[in-house]
Amino acid sequence: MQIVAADAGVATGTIYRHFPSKAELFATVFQRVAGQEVDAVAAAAGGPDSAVIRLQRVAETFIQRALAAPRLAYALLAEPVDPLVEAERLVFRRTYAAILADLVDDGIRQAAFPPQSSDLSATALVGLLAETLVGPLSPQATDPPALPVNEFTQEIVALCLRAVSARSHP
Amino acid sequence: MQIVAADAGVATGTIYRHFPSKAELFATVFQRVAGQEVDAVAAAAGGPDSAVIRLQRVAETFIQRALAAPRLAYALLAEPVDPLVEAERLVFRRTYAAILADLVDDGIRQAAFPPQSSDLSATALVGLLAETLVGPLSPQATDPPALPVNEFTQEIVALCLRAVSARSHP
DNA sequence: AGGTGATGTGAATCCCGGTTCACTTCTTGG
DNA sequence: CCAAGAAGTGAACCGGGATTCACATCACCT
Repeated sequence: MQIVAADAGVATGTIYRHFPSKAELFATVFQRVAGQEVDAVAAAAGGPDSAVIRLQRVAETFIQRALAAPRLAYALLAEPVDPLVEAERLVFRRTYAAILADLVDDGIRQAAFPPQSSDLSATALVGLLAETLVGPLSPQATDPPALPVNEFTQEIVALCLRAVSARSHP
Repeated sequence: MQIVAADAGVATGTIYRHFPSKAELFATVFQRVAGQEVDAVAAAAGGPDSAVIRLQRVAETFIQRALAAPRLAYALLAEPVDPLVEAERLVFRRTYAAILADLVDDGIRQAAFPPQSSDLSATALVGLLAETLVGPLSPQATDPPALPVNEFTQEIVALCLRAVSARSHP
């Protein structure tokens, strides 16, 4: 809190005129920032295109934004935070999942995707995206990325699409 | 630490004869328990069967074990922990990913799966499994599961298989 | 101008639980 | 049987950082 106050150019106590506790301050900040991300992804999910195209666009948006602001993305996705913020993070992930669930439902309706539990699939996509990104985003990221950014992105997009699409008879 | 000591039937100080700090004690416990889980999954990943069958078995094992011991699974996968334990958790997930990467590689070799970055796919599978399970595992899990356990399991298995398999021409 | 409430200040407080340590008790090898 | 070290004890300590609060300042009204 000392540091936050100094950065803001105010005294420590001043923060407590606006936020009841550290946890709530942090949760509010998280909420705002996460909101912007959600907006960006929601925008990518819209439009008149097929569900496949839109899902592709959502994944690309998610990945590109994460890679463009790795520190922020890491904070939103994986950094250890106190419980109140963790709760906010859960909401954040559920919101993504809700957007994707609608998308998957559209795809099922259009017969682009086979019947499936859209909620579960959407949750799976969120996990898939988050987990594949946590590695590269991790601040002390030791190893240089194994794949160039473009291939990396396309590979993840392919995973997303396949996960919700019909499997060719092996 | 007080509580741990009491539970163990020893004095607080005694713990410090065996572990240098709370964090290291917890990390060690995490390691042991996670090791058992990894062993179970590794066993499921082995055998002479096709990659598809083995992947199916791995996913089922993971899901069933998690649902059978939800509190434990939640602790291993998602519960907020201090950084040292979080590091252990990372290792744990990477170990799963390594097992799955081998499996995916086998599948590619057998032409059961299309060419893909096995590491990335394996990481994606870990994320997919973890995220879909966190909901139902969450200790304050409000809502009763939308799906009966069996369908739930099969749906997730299907997601896993599709994610790494060839997509039928839409 | 003078009063009133809102807002700002930052040093001091307070709390909490991980850690310590002087002392006791057990174990073991000679 | 007796050192001498290992292991156990638990009340007290301690550090760090979130939070408080008595006071100063500001903004806005009549």
